[in-house]
Amino acid sequence: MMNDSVSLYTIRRLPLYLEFLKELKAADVEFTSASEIARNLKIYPTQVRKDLTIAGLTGKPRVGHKVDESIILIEEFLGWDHSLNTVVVGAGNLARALLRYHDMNVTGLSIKALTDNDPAKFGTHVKGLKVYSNDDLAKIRDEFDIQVGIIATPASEAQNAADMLIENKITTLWNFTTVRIKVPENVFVEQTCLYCNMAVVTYHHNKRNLIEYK
Amino acid sequence: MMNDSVSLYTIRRLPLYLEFLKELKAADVEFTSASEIARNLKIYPTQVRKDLTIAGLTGKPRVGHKVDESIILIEEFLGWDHSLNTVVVGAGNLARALLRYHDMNVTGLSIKALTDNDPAKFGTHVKGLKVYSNDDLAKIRDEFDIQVGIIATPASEAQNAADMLIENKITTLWNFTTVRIKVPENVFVEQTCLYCNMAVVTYHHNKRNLIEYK
DNA sequence: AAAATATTGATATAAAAATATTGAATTGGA
DNA sequence: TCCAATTCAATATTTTTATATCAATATTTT
Repeated sequence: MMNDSVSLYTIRRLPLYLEFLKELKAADVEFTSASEIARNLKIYPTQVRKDLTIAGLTGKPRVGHKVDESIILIEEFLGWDHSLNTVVVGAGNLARALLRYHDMNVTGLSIKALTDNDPAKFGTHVKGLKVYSNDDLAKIRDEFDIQVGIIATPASEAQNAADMLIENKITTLWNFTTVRIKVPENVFVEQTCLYCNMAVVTYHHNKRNLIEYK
Repeated sequence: MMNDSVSLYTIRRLPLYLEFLKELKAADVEFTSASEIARNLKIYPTQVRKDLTIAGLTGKPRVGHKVDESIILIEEFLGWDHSLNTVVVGAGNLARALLRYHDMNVTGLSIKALTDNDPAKFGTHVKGLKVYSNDDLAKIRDEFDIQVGIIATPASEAQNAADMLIENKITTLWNFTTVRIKVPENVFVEQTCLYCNMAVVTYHHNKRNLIEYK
């Protein structure tokens, strides 16, 4: 809990453990072990044990970890016991898709509003949320106490979107565009690059299937 | 090109270099250096150089790399000089968002069809693509010569979707659900876990803002 | 009650990735 | 023509991450 720097790898694995724990809870399983989690996710038990320790979980030898307690502890650790008010800049299909992840929208983040630079969209609603002008960011921020900004614009507008968010003191950003936006020291950016993942897919497929494409 | 195992990290960085190179090309810049790329992406020059070498690029001292040639070589390396025919299982908002990534749909992957298990959707069209029944997978595969399957179903149906794809000899999968699907040795799965990325966002925000939430 | 077993959690080792160093190559200018 | 600056590319080092080992402990079985 007070550890200085927790590895990103650990943080990214915790939601996977959480998912499995919730499955177990749904099946009324009371205890599980790091070994069982590891078996399920096909990773090493020691890895799981370390991660769980970092998240503050403790288990009993031969018994393992209490499922429901573990869920609560991991959620607390990740900050999923409450939601951060979030604005999405760019009201296109990606925004729509993100809103669809309704679970995400109750644990961790809570998307409160969308903004766009297309006047035709101003005032329209997407999944019950109003689309504002980018220029209204300051107003939106105050009204909804926005803490996180998601950048879901076309790549060409990503940097501009980031600048506007930062100007409005929204300094935790989640950027879905391919562009590596430039931000001051105090701003945190999580980059989710779908193209980068696609590269892994195409590279591997082509490597396995060394066919000549004309 | 013939190197046995290329790091996933390298593969995931290459699209970022590519993006920057394309920016340069658009600005009619003829040459760039690993150092310049590194500066732009805020990573280390040596890292960039190693990655470029792995992708088969060569540069001249004091001059750097030819922009247009580099673009072609990276695209070839990633297999983005041609497209893999792709089916998306699950015709919801995520599918819609993926189709929106139209660039992705011409370089690397080419989404040819969608399937769903909701009969109400059968025969409808999403962005010009027809939605089929999951049961039609064999037919779709033959008709479009499908090579890649994207899993964009609700989490509960992910394993089933994977099983169906594999049954139909589609063995390169891109799974967008939180679930870690179980597959035989010969099947490749790229996992894109949005929740895992969200965890990084919420963890970091909460760590910085150590406020008590009631 | 003792032995066997499964598990935690701490520590140690191995593997992989990131970063630093170095020398050779190329260019532009003094 | 030589010198300074820049860059590549190979190699070395450091750091980080993943995996293995082991003692302690709780539980079940004999």
